[in-house]
Amino acid sequence: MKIQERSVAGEFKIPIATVDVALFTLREDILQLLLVKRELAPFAGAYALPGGFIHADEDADAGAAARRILAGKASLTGGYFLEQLYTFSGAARDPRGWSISIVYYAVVPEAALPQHGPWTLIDVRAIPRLPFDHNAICVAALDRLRGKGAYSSLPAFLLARTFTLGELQTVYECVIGERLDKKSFRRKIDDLDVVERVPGKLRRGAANRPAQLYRLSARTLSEFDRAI
Amino acid sequence: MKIQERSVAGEFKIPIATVDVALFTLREDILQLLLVKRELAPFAGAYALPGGFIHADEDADAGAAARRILAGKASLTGGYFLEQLYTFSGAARDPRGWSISIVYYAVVPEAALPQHGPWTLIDVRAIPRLPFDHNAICVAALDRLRGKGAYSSLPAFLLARTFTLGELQTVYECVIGERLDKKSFRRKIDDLDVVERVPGKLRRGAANRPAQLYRLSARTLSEFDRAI
DNA sequence: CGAATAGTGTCTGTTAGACATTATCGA
DNA sequence: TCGATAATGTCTAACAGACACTATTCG
Repeated sequence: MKIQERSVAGEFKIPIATVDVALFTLREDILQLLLVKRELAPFAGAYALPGGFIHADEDADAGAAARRILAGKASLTGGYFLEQLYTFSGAARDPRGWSISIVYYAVVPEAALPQHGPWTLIDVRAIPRLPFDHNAICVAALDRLRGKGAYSSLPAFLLARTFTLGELQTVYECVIGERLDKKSFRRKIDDLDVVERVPGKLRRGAANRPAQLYRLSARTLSEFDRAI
Repeated sequence: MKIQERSVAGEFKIPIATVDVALFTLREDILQLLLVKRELAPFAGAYALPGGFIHADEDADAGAAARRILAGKASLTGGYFLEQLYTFSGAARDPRGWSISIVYYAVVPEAALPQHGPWTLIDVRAIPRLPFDHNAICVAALDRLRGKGAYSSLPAFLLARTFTLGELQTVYECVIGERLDKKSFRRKIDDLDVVERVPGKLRRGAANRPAQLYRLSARTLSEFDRAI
């Protein structure tokens, strides 16, 4: 693939501009990262973070490009949590030349992903060697996920639309990687005001007391870029 | 200024890639933002955040471009705190077309800036209307500064190399905008382990008990991109 | 009933805020 | 001595962790 060059006022070479996404989900209580098989050079055939060029004629901004890329490469539609992580740049990170990657991270319930496709989910504790600087990106994304998991509503976006407080505690534990005390957890969730009871709805069927169902509060949903 | 266009594999238009910097300092206990007078179109003659194109042939990455821009537009040399804030992008933010601005924010002591030049310092509580989306950038930068001020060592970078705990408390108060209790503040600073005594050094001269001088700990300095 | 999870009560050590007290200088 | 700021002591109310206890279901 030959790269033609553009100049502004004939002076400067302009970098390549791409968007990459680190998408996290939860499968069997293990945090997973989405990788897709690259179709084009460089690194064709290798698994990497989903990414692509910004399309100036169709993307409103970089976040829209990220959603377009996830729709195309992981068939992800509907609303979901997506937030900008960091912008990686430099001459060394892409063999095609000086490049910019505006990196987003997404947090979705497993049910939001179709069953099959040219992608794979891998355990975040065993991320293989990836092309470009994608390993550094994954480290940064996991740091952010774990950091925000400790004090925000982020882990709740791994769950379906309604959930019990027990399930909510489990996803928090999976994200931050340690066990939590039940009473303390419920106190904190109550203080943060991120969830609300679904009146009259209970999770029944298990051999135990039925559990109250909750959903994210309107305030939490509006805080993030996620449709209901 | 005419913009020529580049394509990758002849397919896509590539956005303009720039770097902008929100530089904060403290003058007379008031937080200040640096603005520079634009020399070129668009908005020539207006005050705006210092910024410029990435020079793929001389900048190692976007952070290096930010430092080059600050050296050129504000004569800022030596080490100082600089961190990436956010990347703003889209078709609407720059009249020249679809653009990316990788935005950094800097925190420097007033003494690091030369006395005069084609720039100005303005009170962050009275930021005028700025070109591009620079007002939105300023809001985001102030949010970050105040947010990190509450729990990190960031405000300490507004001070000279050595300082008293009283001076340190004052800059924290200026950044987060509220008075702090002396004992609680010292307890927190002690816990965070961000400063260390300069042995034997005291600030004398005032009509009161001399104050122990402190400096940022080696750990704090290495945490950030600041030379000594 | 027993197993399992939901949900709440309560104790206790830690901590943050408020404020008082002592220390040490210059004038 | 007074005025100012440094530096530290102490009391208390709020809070977080630990853990026990009750509630409710299925089989």
